[in-house]
Amino acid sequence: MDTQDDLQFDRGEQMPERMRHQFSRLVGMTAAQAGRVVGRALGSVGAHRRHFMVLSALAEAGPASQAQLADRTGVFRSDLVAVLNELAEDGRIMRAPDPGDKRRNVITITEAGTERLGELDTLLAQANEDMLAPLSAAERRQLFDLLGRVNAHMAAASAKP
Amino acid sequence: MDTQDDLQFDRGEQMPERMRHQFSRLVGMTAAQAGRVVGRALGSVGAHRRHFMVLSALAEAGPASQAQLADRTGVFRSDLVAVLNELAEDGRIMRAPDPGDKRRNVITITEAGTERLGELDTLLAQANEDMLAPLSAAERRQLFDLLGRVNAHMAAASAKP
DNA sequence: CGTATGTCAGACACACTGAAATAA
DNA sequence: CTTATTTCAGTGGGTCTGACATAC
Repeated sequence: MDTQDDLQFDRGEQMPERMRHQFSRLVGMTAAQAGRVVGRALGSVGAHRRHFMVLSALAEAGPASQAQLADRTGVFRSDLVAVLNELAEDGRIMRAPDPGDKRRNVITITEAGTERLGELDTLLAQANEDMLAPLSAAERRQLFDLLGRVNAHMAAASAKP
Repeated sequence: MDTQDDLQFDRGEQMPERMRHQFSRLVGMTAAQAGRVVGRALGSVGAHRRHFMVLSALAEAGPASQAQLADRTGVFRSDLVAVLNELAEDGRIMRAPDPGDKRRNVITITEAGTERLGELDTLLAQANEDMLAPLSAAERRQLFDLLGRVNAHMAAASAKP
């Protein structure tokens, strides 16, 4: 029953020294685990990351076309279609043709959608609390700051090679 | 020219407020970009993350069976096969039947393999330097420490639910 | 005309599962 | 008979590309 025991977990002592110094490995493992945590949290109510992204983008920046939504959330135009279908099916958003530009749809969040967003919000707040439990408030700020700076630096670097 | 511009990059201002507070999102974006950086670096010499993992595991812990290698690297047994095929084809490892247990193969790193590992090592050192450029040495240690603690905490949490 | 939008169909790399064959 | 090892074949979720019809 050796069970190839769940990859992407810290295999502690037996992991090669060199790998432990690789930033991409550390941040990759952390991201993988964090992703599972929030995936489970959202999955427990039948939701998905992308639902949260779209709903929060709509709630914060108001109605938008699908192309705008794609830009704001980082979800591909092509993949947005399915997400909006699901959200519309459950009445969380409205998809109506734009009278001013007949190519576009105007996506609007509904009351059910705002309610759902609140639900996901508390769910994710709990998940964040769970994941960051071992860190103090100051350390969490530190972590966000450091990650944010590295992230911004890489984004800038890959924007102009 | 809208160009659906490369996902998983910081879209700075237009990203919903709520998302910016999600740890999984931040660490996920960072991991994605870091992954691309090292992917490109290794790809530039026709290598792959897994090659580095296997070679470093062999160099540091000595010859091993494929099952042992899988445990040490986190690469699945099933996927290891292809990786070892590639490495063997280029003469970086030797795959020989274990005389003491005829189910097993004994994987050994060759001189060409050690040489290759050195090459990848410097490549990755450069990549790490590039990615972490905006951080001081103390900040890099901080970041590794914080990520390591969060990581260990999540690994422990998902080990005993 | 060239360009933007919504949509669909699929490629692709990746973690991961299942099962077969062999040997312990 | 049960378990471990190597191997292959395939699933599934996720990112991403390409193309198409329609409208600007």
